[in-house]
Amino acid sequence: MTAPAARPPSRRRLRRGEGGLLREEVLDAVDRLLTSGASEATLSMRAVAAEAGVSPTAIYLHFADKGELLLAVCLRHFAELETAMQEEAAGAGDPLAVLQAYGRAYVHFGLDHPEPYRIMFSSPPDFTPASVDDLTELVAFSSVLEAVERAMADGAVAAGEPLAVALLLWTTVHGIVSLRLSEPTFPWPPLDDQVEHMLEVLGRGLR
Amino acid sequence: MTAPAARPPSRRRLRRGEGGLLREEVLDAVDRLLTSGASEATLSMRAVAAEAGVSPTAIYLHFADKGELLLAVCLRHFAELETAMQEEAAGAGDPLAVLQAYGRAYVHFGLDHPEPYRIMFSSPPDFTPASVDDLTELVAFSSVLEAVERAMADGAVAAGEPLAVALLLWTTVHGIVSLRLSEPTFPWPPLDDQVEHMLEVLGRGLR
DNA sequence: TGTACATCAGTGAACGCGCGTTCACTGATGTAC
DNA sequence: TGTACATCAGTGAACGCGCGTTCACTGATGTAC
Repeated sequence: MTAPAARPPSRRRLRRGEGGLLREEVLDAVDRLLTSGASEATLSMRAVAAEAGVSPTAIYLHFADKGELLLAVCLRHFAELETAMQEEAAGAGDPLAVLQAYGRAYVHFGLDHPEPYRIMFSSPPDFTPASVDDLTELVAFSSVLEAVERAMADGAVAAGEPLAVALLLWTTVHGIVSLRLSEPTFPWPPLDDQVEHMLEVLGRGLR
Repeated sequence: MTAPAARPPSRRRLRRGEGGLLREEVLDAVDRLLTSGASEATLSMRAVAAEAGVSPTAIYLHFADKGELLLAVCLRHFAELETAMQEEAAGAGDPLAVLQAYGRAYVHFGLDHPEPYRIMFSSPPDFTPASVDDLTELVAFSSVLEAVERAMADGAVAAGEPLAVALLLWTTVHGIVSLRLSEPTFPWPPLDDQVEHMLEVLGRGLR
């Protein structure tokens, strides 16, 4: 539905040595399509090429196939999620406040970028399994893990298995985002109420 | 990948007046395909027809289009989820135990039926918005809501907004299922440990 | 009891489409001499 | 300073495929008379 009409390649070609820049332009084009309503299912190589002002063939100069392109899209957004979490936590004082900031940032990131979020957490794609999980995702996750450890040292969270607590936090915020994305017609309460209630209950349960 | 080789329609035709039975046979065929590894993306009308031993055209005798077929698949599995939850809660004594049983049943249902679960909670399909949400899904959800109200009357859960608590429970179990389905390579702890830890923390936080 | 006929439960071929990907190519541009 | 040339950054047409859906049809079967 959202696939733009085939558009004649309109972009000026890059100068010699600058070809690598197209890679970023292609990823930008994907972002634009996802922002304007395309989903993983309707995101075709042809649509991406048209949005980038380039022939479909040109994408293959930088990505071996569609799976590699989607992997790059994932990596990019995982990095953005990590950045958003760190920014939100920047002013936080104690480790518990850091964890709460992470949670708020995560939920807002997911709901502000629904299609990227869906791609990040869609069914296991053809990615080489080691790539997304082990490299990037764990960067964000290990921030959470460290903050949990500090909160335990602090006494704000009862001593125990930090991994279990970090997982509980991750699954909870993911649950909020994922359900809201997949059931948009459900009569959801205001987002911030829901998030604060969750933080309150988890905070009490973990103390 | 899993699409079976085109198979000559092999099934005997139903007798006059029994045509409606094909509808259930088609839904059974979908289940078989989903169980044997097909995903929403690879679930084609042709594959379903072949699995049912029927020509693709025959499906249109009972479903207006693919969206209607997928909606029927959803409704069927929402009903099964509800049944599984009630069965698990059958022996439970107090309302808190009922809620815990619901949670365990939900998580196991999702992980035992990954592809149906993905379809049930995939991006909003072309369903008429009112159908899934308002009719069926809310049946399971309102069971949870009622149990929360009883648990509050009981004192097992602190008085408050039952809807908020029910949503917290739903998002949490959904988070566990959804993340495990989308990140199968993550080093997850044993499922039951994770679920019991979650029940414990939520139980304490809600008391 | 026999028969004409409407209906039901399908079939088979074809439609147009968009997709990922490949292949042979082109023309501008920087560089070596 | 001029020029031949390798390389780089692409293009355009075509491939084969599977898809959802439609159309005209067929043959068995129950029913009315």
